[in-house]
Amino acid sequence: MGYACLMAVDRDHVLRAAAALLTRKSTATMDEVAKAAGISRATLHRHFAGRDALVRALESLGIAECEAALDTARPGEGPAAEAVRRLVRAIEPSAALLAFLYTENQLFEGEQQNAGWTRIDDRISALFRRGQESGEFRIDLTPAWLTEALYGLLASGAWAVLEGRVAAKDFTFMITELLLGGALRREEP
Amino acid sequence: MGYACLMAVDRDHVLRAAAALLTRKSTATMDEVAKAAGISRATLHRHFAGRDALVRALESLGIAECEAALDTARPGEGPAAEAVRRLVRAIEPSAALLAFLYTENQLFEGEQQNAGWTRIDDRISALFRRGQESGEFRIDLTPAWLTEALYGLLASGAWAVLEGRVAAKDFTFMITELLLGGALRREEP
DNA sequence: CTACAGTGAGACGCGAACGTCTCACATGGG
DNA sequence: CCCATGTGAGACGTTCGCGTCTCACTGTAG
Repeated sequence: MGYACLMAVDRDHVLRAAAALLTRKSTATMDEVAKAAGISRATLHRHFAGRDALVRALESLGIAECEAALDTARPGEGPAAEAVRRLVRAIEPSAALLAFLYTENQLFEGEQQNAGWTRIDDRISALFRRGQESGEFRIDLTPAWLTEALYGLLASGAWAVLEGRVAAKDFTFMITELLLGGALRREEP
Repeated sequence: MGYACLMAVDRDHVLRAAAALLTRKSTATMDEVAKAAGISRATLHRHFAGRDALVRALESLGIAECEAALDTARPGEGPAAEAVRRLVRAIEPSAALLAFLYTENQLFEGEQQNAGWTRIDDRISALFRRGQESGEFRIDLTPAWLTEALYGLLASGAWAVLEGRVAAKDFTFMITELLLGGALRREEP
C-alpha cells in the first residue's frame, strides 16, 4: 500500500510525455508513446485502457489546465484587455496540448464533446462580452468568434513555435497583440 | 479515344468530393471517399494510386486555389489592408480545404513540404511587409507571424462555420476585421 | 454486330496497430 | 527470508484499412 501517490505521479508523468509526443506527431503509436514515456507498452496499457482512454485523459488534462489558467488570470477583474493578456500568458504552457486537442476534436464529430470545453468557452466568451459591455472591445465581432479565434491563434502560435517559424519568447506578445490590436497601425491617442 | 477531357472532369469531381468529405472527417476511409464521390473504390484507385496520392492531389488543388486567389486579389495593388480583404474574400471558398491541409501538414513532419506552400507563404508575407513599409501595418508583428495567423484564422473560421458556431456569411468580415483591426475598439479618427 | 474501354462489385492477401496474455525479473515490506 | 506488487519483454490473435486482382456488365465507336 501507499503507492497511490506514486502511481498518480507516474500517471501524470506518462500523460505529460504523451502530450509532448502527440503534440508533435498526432498519429504516434501506442508503442511510441510508451517509449517516449520511458515505460513499456504493457505498463502504458495498465494506466490507460486504450488509445481512446489516453486521449480522453489528455483532454481532461487540457481542460484542467485551461480552467486553472482561467482561475489565475482572474478574467473578471480589471480591464478586459489586461485580463486577456493574463489569460494568454497563463495558458501559454498548455498551448501545444491545446493545439493537439483542438485538431483531435474534429474526430469527435457526432459524439457530444466533453462538457468542460463548453464551460471554458462560456468563461472566455463572458470575458469578451464584458469587454464589449465596458466599451473596450468592438461589438461587431461576436464573443463566440473571438473565443474561436483565440483558440485558432493559440494553435497556430504553438505550431509556428514548434516549427521554429516564430520565437518562443514572442508567443504571448504576438497572440495578444494580434488578437487585441490587429495588424493595422494604431493612431496615437 | 477522346476521353481525356471527360477523365479530367471526373477526376476533378472526385477531388472536390474527397475534399468536402475529408474536411469534415479527416480520417475518412478510401471506401467512404469513394462512396462520397459516387464511384466505387476500384475506380477511385484507378484515379489515385493510393490514399497518399489522393492527399497529395488535394494538396496540389489547395495550392492551385491559393495561388489563384492570390492572383485575383492582386496583393501588390492599392492599400495593403484592402489587398488583405480581397485576399481573404478570394480564398474563402477554399478555406475548408485549407483547414484540412493545414492540420494534415503536421503529418508531413520530417519530409520537406511542397514547394508551393513556401511560394504562397512568400507572396502573403510580401503583402504584409509591403503594408508595414507603407506605414499601414504595425512593425512589431513579423510578416511570418501575420501569415501564420492568417492561416490559423482561416482554419478556425472554416471550422467554426462548419460547426455552426458562426454564420457563413460573416466569415470574411470576421477574419479580416480581427486580423486587421483586432478586438479593441478603435478611437474615431 | 463486334470489339473494347471504363466501371462496379467483390474476393483476397498483406501489414500495421491494437488489446490481451503470459512469464521472468526486480524491489520493497512483513 | 519470503512474498507480493509493479514492471519489461515479448508472443499471440484480432481487427481494420489498404492495395491488388478478377469478373461480369454497359455503352459506345468502328
